[in-house]
Amino acid sequence: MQLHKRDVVDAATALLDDYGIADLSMRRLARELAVTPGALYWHFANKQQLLGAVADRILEPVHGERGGWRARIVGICGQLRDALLSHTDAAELVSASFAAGQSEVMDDVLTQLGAAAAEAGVTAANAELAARSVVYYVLGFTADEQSRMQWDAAGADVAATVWNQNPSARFAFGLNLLVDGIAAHSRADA
Amino acid sequence: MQLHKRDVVDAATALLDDYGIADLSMRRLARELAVTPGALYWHFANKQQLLGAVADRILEPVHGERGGWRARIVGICGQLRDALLSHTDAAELVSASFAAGQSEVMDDVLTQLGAAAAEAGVTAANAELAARSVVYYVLGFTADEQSRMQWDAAGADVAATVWNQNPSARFAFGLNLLVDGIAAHSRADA
DNA sequence: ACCTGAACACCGTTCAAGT
DNA sequence: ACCTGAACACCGTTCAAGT
Repeated sequence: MQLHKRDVVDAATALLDDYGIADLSMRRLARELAVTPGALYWHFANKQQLLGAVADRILEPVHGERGGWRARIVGICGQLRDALLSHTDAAELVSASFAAGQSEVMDDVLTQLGAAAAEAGVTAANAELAARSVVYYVLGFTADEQSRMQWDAAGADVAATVWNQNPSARFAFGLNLLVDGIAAHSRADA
Repeated sequence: MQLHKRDVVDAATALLDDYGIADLSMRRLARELAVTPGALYWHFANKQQLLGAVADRILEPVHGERGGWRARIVGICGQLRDALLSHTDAAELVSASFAAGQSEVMDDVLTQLGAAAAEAGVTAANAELAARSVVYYVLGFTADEQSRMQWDAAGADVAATVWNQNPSARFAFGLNLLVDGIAAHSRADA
């Protein structure tokens, strides 16, 4: 039967979850789908575009949140982190897709964070910057967290003491640094 | 004549500057040095370790700064950004080496940022986190900035308006968000 | 100690040709 | 429209064997 984009992205996500990003190759994916590598290039222009589609699949559960600007920022960042932690190497994959401009969902996230920053009182020109800073933090923190998880899932409990205690609290602390910074740069605080 | 680690790292850096990270392969590097690929594996355990050495070569100009905690954070981050902007794809390369734990200089940077945060009044447990947040920001921002520079050096002046004006000021704004956040989380402000 | 030769097990991408 | 076959131009890594 015919190969659809959705099937390709689903198989790619399964490959990611089971073997990690290093084994997510076009050839391996084609083998899994029982097609020739060239077949994938009928549906996707290149690997980067396919990975972008996988990124957006992973980020499907990320939606906006209601409430004040603080709650909206903290909420969407929490959803983002949760989605990333649900798939092997997802933080790395989404970081790459975001940098390459291949993730529509990340663009949405950026827009929402920017709106929240604007509501906090940051000028329009700086609101996008504030939003980007938050995204850099979430992706950096989560990629770090995830690589450590995989490291000591592989049996190495070296100096894990500091990192293993309350990763969510640690995540919140760094995020609050930015939120407080945004609040400091504004007049109307909610 | 004999191949030394320094020669290998120098050649790798030249390759990076001239052709970018995508063309920095073990085989290409060996060809440039007029040796067999296997020769490189006498000097370096693997590619990751070699890239870590290149990262630390790029970061050589990054040293500490004197002054209050704010000046020390802003200073070292500025040096970091300057070093990264001096070599093609350096932000991407250093990010990867940092994530892989292969850059000693980045560990030093982390230590110095942590000390500055502690001096700002952040608790010892949170100081390292604050330091990491700053590093995530600098690497994220600069990787973004650098990829855009290369994009529109290649002739695409699409919506460059917002990004091209005062990248240094934009960098400072986001960094200040974090610095202000750190100040908000402390008692003694310098 | 340091390097070569040669192999192993892969990659992403293209494109004429088939159905 | 959708896919195969086959090629092109590569990868990182290992390791016996040479000097």
